[in-house]
Amino acid sequence: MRAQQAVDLPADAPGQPPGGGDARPRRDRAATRRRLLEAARDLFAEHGYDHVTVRMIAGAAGANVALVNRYFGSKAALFGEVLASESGLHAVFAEGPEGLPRRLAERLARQVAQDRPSPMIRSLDRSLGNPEVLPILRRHLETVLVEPLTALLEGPDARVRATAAATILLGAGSVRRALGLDALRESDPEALTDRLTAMFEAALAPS
Amino acid sequence: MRAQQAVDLPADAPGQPPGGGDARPRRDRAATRRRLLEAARDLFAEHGYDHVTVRMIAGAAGANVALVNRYFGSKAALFGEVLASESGLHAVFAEGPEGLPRRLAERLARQVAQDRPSPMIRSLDRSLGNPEVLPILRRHLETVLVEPLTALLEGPDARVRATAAATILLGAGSVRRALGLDALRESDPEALTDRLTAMFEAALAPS
DNA sequence: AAGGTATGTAGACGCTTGTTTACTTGTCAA
DNA sequence: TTGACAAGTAAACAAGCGTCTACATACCTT
Repeated sequence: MRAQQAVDLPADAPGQPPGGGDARPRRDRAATRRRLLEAARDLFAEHGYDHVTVRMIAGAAGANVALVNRYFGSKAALFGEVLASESGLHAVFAEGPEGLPRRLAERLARQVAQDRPSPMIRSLDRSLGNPEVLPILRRHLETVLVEPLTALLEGPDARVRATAAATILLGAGSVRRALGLDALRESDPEALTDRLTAMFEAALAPS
Repeated sequence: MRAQQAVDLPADAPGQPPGGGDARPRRDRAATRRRLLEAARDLFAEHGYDHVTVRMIAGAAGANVALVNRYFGSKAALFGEVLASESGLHAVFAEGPEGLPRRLAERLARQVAQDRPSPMIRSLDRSLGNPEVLPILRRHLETVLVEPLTALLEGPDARVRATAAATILLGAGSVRRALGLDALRESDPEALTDRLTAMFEAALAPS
């Protein structure tokens, strides 16, 4: 077993001489791997799969380019691992179907207010075009969004309703990217939450 | 080797003399330009900006790669011209605000049923990631979707409501791409239209 | 202290991209 | 018929990509 480093590194400069009396090993596979994963998570969320290069990831992590492939096999595999590390909407679903539309709306409205959509959504709406990552993305989306939501709804058309709700969630990502969120902030957060709640209710309602 | 040029041009506009066996000019700037534009429109809609190469466009149009830049200046400019050639939702908006949610829903449901979203939507949800085309895309979306819709709605929060509706439209594109539309076809077209109508009504309702 | 090995590095490989250049060839007016 | 000019072509350019290989170095065990 390897001693776990409890230190959460900030983005440190690679060639930096030891600043203080830090005796931490300068070579740490686990830490480097983690830095790469976190850098990839942030960059994919910001720019999408296609427009993030492995050199960008390595640079942000203060690591060598070759380590991306050494530790993750390939850029696509790294993307898959990033997705797998996302918790998704688990917390929202855990509370059951009661009040679900409002909880979804609140979550989305909060993200709008902060201009901080979930990494999953951000990665997604900027990575849709790539046929290489599409299966990874699809599987992830099914697992963390559609299937839990479908299970929560019950009934024959549960999947249709879940997909309709997914349309709003994914659409918000596209809107954020393509139009910006300024328009949505014209109304106050409460009014926006109410509107989104109504939209989710319409999407999730039994037919 | 020469003259392997694929000349599968259908009988097109330039006035063809009826009588003589005289062949139509094998060099036709306007026709070539149009073929390039149409090929680009279809390919961008199918694969998104990033994953369409100028060589794919030229190949599909039966033209030389260099002509893309000769006739349009650049790939990005060609993309802009493709967007500009789209009519968008003009017809839906022309009929006024009455019954607008249902008309939008019907249009969307029809596209779902046929698996043929509008070229604008298809291009859009697959081209979001590229910072080079984002301004072009944003401007187009504002012009053909948000602004007409906002004008139709009137009122202080018109823009918020228009953006909420855009969320559904754009989200449908993402869903189609990421999840496929099979789930949405579990319910019959009428039920789907009803559900979408309710969603658009919720999005467009005054606060 | 020494050496084996895991960790990190530098650089190049092969390929693809958008774009440009130099050239050939068809068309049409004179 | 002829020659100028437009239309189309082939090839190369520079840059960027993901990936891989050979090498250097820090660390841990002995």
